[in-house]
Amino acid sequence: MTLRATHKEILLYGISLAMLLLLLKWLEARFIIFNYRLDFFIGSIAIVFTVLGIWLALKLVKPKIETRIVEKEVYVEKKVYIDSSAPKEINREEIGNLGISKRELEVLQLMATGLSNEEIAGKLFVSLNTVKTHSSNIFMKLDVKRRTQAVEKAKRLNIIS
Amino acid sequence: MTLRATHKEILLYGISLAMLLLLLKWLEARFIIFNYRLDFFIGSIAIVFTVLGIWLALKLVKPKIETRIVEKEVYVEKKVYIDSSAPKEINREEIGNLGISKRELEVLQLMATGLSNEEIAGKLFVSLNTVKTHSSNIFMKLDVKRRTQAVEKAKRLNIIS
DNA sequence: CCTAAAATCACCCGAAAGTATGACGGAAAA
DNA sequence: TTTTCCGTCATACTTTCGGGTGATTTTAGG
Repeated sequence: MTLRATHKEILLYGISLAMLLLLLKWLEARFIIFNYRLDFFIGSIAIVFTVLGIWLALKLVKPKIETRIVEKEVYVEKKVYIDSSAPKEINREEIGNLGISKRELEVLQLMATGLSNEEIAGKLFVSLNTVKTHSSNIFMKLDVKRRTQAVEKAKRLNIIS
Repeated sequence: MTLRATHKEILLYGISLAMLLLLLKWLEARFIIFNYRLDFFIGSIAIVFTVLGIWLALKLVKPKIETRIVEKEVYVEKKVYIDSSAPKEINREEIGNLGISKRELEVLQLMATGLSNEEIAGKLFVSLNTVKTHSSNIFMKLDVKRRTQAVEKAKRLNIIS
């Protein structure tokens, strides 16, 4: 809650105050109220200044804003250019259908980079025989006979990048 | 802007007012201030009640809830398919740079489809040994060791489709 | 806890791939 | 005309790949 001391408001308050004091002086000079209605007079002063204070506060206090942000969704067309020769998303469904496991997919991926079984074995920290087993299973599941075919088909089916 | 008349606040204000009036009575009974400092006394009352008014206002003003509608951009992907059935052009310059001959390119192309050397030989009506020679030359020129690498690199360099 | 799938490894054997080298004819360039 | 490159083929050899079979260990799920 911040107070914003607007020049206009402060000036207005000062003038009101001054005028009230002036009125007071005049009344004092007249000796009208002081004699028998001092309580009432003081009370009036209190009420007037209370109201003045309230007014001042409401004027000066920056509205306490509880911003409730309602997100309104504005649909903006975003054109996505798809180049089928460019990377498509990997077809996880197809992988599932073919029953290719994580490890087999790794082997297949490395195979696609042109690595030999031995190099793949080195990269995956397993024996050459293990890689052979994996690749054999891959060939079975992809229904191909050679690694080159496997890679070609895998890329065609988007199961590797 | 609504005023929320909390019981507690109103009670507090009433009590303050009552106590002030009581103080006033007491002072009146004492005849201390009224004789020579009436202006000052009235001024104090004014200030006190102004402050009281301000406090009251701040307490009572219900925070203004401002519902701000923020437009949130939601991008709706509009897929624009690029005709890539005629994909990237084959990089003939690169083929020239690498010194790959027509025949070698044919072999490379067939190799990329996953054919074995024997199958390639059958397709091109040449002997297996010829295909081997070609592929060996291809590997040299592409600076690779295996057919899978050759295919990978060839596709990367756009020298085959 | 138990079971099924996944991952690991091993051995054998044949097939395919790749290396090295050489040869020969034809076409194009120097 | 000679040289060079291309395409063809061959032999011999090594390496890698892939199939078949079997086994053990991990991992994850019911």
